[in-house]
Amino acid sequence: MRLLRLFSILDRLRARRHPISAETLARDMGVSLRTIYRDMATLQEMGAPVRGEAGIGYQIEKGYFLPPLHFDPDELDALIIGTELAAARGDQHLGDAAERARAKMIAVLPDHIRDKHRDLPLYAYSALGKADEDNLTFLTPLRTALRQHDKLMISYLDLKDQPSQRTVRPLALTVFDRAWLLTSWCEKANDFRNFRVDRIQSLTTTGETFRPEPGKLYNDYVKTFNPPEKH
Amino acid sequence: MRLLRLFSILDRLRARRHPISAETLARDMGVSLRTIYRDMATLQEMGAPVRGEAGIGYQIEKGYFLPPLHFDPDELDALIIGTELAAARGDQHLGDAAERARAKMIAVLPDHIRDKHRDLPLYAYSALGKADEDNLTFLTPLRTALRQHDKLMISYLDLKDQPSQRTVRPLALTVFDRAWLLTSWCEKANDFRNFRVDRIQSLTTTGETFRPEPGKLYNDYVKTFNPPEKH
DNA sequence: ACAACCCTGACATATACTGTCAGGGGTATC
DNA sequence: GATACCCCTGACAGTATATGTCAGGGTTGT
Repeated sequence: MRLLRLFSILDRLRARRHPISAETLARDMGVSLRTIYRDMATLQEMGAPVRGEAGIGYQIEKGYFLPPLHFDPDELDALIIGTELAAARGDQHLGDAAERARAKMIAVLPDHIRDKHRDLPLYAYSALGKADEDNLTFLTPLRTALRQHDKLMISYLDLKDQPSQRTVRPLALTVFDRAWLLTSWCEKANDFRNFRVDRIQSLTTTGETFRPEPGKLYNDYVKTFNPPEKH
Repeated sequence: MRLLRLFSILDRLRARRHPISAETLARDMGVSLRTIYRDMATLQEMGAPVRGEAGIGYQIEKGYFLPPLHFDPDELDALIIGTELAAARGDQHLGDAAERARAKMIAVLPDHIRDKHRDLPLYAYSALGKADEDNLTFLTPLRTALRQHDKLMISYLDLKDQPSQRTVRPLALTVFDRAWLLTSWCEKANDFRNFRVDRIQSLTTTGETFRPEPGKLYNDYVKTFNPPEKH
């Protein structure tokens, strides 16, 4: 739907403070360059304050068309640190998304608050599980599968370097201090199993989706602990 | 152009207090009844709070302001993980703020997106620097001081257990894998200094605030690295 | 029961959108 | 003043989308 793409473009432009090239937008939206130019023309016809400059890219006047949303200083700190941490502990994909999300939230702040808190000096860095970017190769596919309730086939190398093949229902992803963990219902074991994301060797969707079944939910997994944890 | 008609419909609904029938809209817009129904469905998909009631007509919640803040699935993942991480790595105060912030953002989502993503199974846990809650005692006062540019007096125990007293200008807080670090301009050393938050023994505000000075900014600190880092 | 609505599906037609190809021209940097 | 990046436009064919028409079903309020 074109309409959604137009809004999406506006979101992108709002999110970044720096100009974006039409080519980047085209790639991200999965359409041709020509289409982006047409979209921009349409947005301008609609009165959106977007401008394109040769050699630079597209930009939008900030504050356009957004409902104000108020965050107090503590909440802002939490959001900044949170998105920093997500970027530090996630893969490139999640990091980019975190940046966009943060920019969006900053953009909806009332002007006086935004100006005061635009560049909060709060940062996060992580070396754990980040040294080798490749060990998070499957993070994005796993997030997707989690959303869609896709059954997955994975080949896994456990901590004793024993390989195995399993069909699993992904139930949750948790980031611990040293690794991302996939909690799942393993059809081979007919029980809950955790897998370190960085030790998954390959991953394919079976094409099947599953429906959450009582007894095989993340909540059921959590209940197996005593005392029960926070989630 | 359909897009303009959709906006036009929203304008009509906003303008009137009383409900408008689809037939009226169809006549005014010069399209068929069926098209209006399809348009309304599209508007609702986009998250516009328009509702149609049999025997009445269409109405819109007043004060509505299109489009609402929209997060794509990746951005939502990043926000959830981010707030989880902030809660996992911060103190109680920051964790609570993270939770509130997340709730606020979820609240502004269009219904159909919110329902789908209300309980994303993405979690974060940390044992690092959390075992002893007390070692983050000064995180919240430091965040406050950072915002307000307060000069601080701290007594510090360095990694060799050497105690010292310093007057510092807090410049940034960074969460690393094993600790929170306060980057500051130390007036004693007349240079930049980093302090582990968990090794600060006491902290008092001097009552003075400072104005950011060229050469004593976080950006200047970052420049002392080669190559310069991300921030 | 009735009138006045909202809402949905099916299907053929018209319209708008899209990618591709082929240009023109501006801006920043060295 | 070359070069690398950009924005921008026209034309055209193929495809996706939107639309009107027809034919229903269902809810609300009187």
